[in-house]
Amino acid sequence: MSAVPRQHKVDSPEELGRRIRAARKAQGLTQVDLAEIAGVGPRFLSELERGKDTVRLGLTIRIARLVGIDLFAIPRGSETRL
Amino acid sequence: MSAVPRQHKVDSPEELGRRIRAARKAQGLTQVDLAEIAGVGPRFLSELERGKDTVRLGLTIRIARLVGIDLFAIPRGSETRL
DNA sequence: CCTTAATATTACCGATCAGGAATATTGGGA
DNA sequence: TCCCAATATTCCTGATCGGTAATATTAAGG
Repeated sequence: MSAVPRQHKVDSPEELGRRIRAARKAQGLTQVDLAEIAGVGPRFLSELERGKDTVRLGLTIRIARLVGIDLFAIPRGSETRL
Repeated sequence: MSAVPRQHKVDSPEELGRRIRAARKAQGLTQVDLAEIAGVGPRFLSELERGKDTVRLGLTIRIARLVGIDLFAIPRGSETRL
């Protein structure tokens, strides 16, 4: 048994939005639920999940964490070689 | 010889800002240089690197990529077990 | 020290965010 | 199909973004 890490490169707001939506649903949360928990408006969540590229970074990171997504910065070229 | 992957968890704009600044310098670029290349104002770069949490997501991702930083979304709990 | 490039700060401004609330639209189930 | 919850869209508004340009501050060498 081996679990491959689900690492998704995020190179656009769209991509991140998709991930966040999937994660939220996996938690069984509705946009309105999550909005209340996170203290943001439902409109913001809707836009975030659809990949609006001008959403605020801080809010985005908070939402991501809330739905169980951690973000990682990986310098390109730092190949994993153990 | 073994290269450990430089994976930096990013859970705040400050953290990401620090990474971006380090990466920019590693490229030998000045804020003004990078600003021109990226087509943004120097002010934005300054604020981004200092962790302003309301910077725009799209611009942030673009800048990160330009300095050689890829962002990854990893669902918490997806332990890497091969 | 002293100088000078690099970075930060401020002011001004047009553009746009994000909240709230109401309404439309969509999409899955039964 | 029908229906109802979920999501999207629109309007209004105060707050704030980010560009530009000018000025201050910082940092590293020489």
